[in-house]
Amino acid sequence: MAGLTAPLLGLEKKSLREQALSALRTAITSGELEPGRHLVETELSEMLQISRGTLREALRQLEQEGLLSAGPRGRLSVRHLDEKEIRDIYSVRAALESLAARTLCELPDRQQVTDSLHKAIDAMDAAAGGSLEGRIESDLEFHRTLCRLTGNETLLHSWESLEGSIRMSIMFAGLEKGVSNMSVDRHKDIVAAIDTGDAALARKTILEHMDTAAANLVA
Amino acid sequence: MAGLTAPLLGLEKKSLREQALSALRTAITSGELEPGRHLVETELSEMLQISRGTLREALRQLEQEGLLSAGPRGRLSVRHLDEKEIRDIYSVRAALESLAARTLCELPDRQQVTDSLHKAIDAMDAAAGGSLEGRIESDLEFHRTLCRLTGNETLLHSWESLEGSIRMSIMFAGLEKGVSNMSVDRHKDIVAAIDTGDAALARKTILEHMDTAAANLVA
DNA sequence: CTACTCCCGACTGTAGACAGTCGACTTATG
DNA sequence: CATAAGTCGACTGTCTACAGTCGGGAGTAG
Repeated sequence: MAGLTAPLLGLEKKSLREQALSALRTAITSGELEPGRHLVETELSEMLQISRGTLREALRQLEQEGLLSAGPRGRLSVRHLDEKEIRDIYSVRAALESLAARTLCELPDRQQVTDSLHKAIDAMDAAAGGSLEGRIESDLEFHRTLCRLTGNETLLHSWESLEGSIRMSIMFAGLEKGVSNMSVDRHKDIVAAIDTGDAALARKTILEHMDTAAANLVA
Repeated sequence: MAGLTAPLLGLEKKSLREQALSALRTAITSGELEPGRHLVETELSEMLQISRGTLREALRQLEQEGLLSAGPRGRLSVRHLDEKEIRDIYSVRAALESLAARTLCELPDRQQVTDSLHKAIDAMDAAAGGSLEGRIESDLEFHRTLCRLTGNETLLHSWESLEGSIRMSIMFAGLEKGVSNMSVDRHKDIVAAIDTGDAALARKTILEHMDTAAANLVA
């Protein structure tokens, strides 16, 4: 039954909380729930067909991810980003990813690392002709992989906490501006820098990449 | 009534969720809830005298802060840190705070910044002879101030998300080891570096500070 | 004595209901 | 007519109750 085990390994049993979390995150970062919009718990729980208690747990997490901002009396609304905040988000992102790049440079065996990164770039290549959403996804996947490969769970977690804000930044700036940051070549430069093992170079490459990206978004 | 307004500005109206959050965070970072300990919702809600729903919202946030880890079927337990994780946490912390230092160096008017930092150092001085807890608090307050002064809310938020893990690291290593990192002089060096406006120097000073701190903790 | 099965207790996932509070609209009053 | 008081509706904060699921111990067959 070797061939049968694969589809039998765990049925999709995500809790309603997690499902609600994904659904809301997508709705916000896609702009379906526009920035500034007031979120009413009773309304949302009815739309999602879940109880308020379950919903509130999900909202709490989105709040901490920076996708929602709390007003008086616990009123939640979709966060609105201005240009300074986008630059700030990208500063932090740059700091995290430059740490990732530096860390990867110091790894003894970088072969697997660059292999994985090249695969991620291939995925970007494949998505290059496709939808804007697909290109964004493959781009973010590349950068998430960068963090994951370090083996530093805290780093990965911090980056993922920022991911929602990054997506909002792209949406806020407009998807067209966002994808202009996703040139495959620029990402190859990053991998090449890591491949040399030169931590300072890798850091510099990432910082420049992020600087350009932020500049493009707020332009 | 000028003298009377101060105590009348807003009655302490923290929600039960926030109170529970503080109480649990303190209990965990103080070691009252030892690492690995299983947290049972019904038990905790009875101890804190709040409903499970309210408690769950607080637990969810602690989970995201990295103070709790989730087992199978949503069982939560107090996270246990090994030495690698402590180093990882301090790597991320170093990346964030070096960004803070760099940012502060680029500020046009650094006078207020260094003033605030000197005040924070004075507080450390005052606490130097006191309890271990007091010294830790004033140390963390210094570093939090460093992030706050940048005006980068995302940076501050990311740092605060890490704060719980930092406190756990100190507790895990033992408070005595922790306070050995809190020499007032070493912090004066940081402020001095920022004062020069030399971003590279400030960054280097912070990175070394964190490197030493992490090394002390896992020693 | 071993292994397998069944049942019970414990705990989390989820739902629904009640209570308190604030804003907006209405009404009374000078 | 303008201002202040009163009233209504909406929404969040909180609690209690119910359902589902897993782990472990008792019981039984081989």
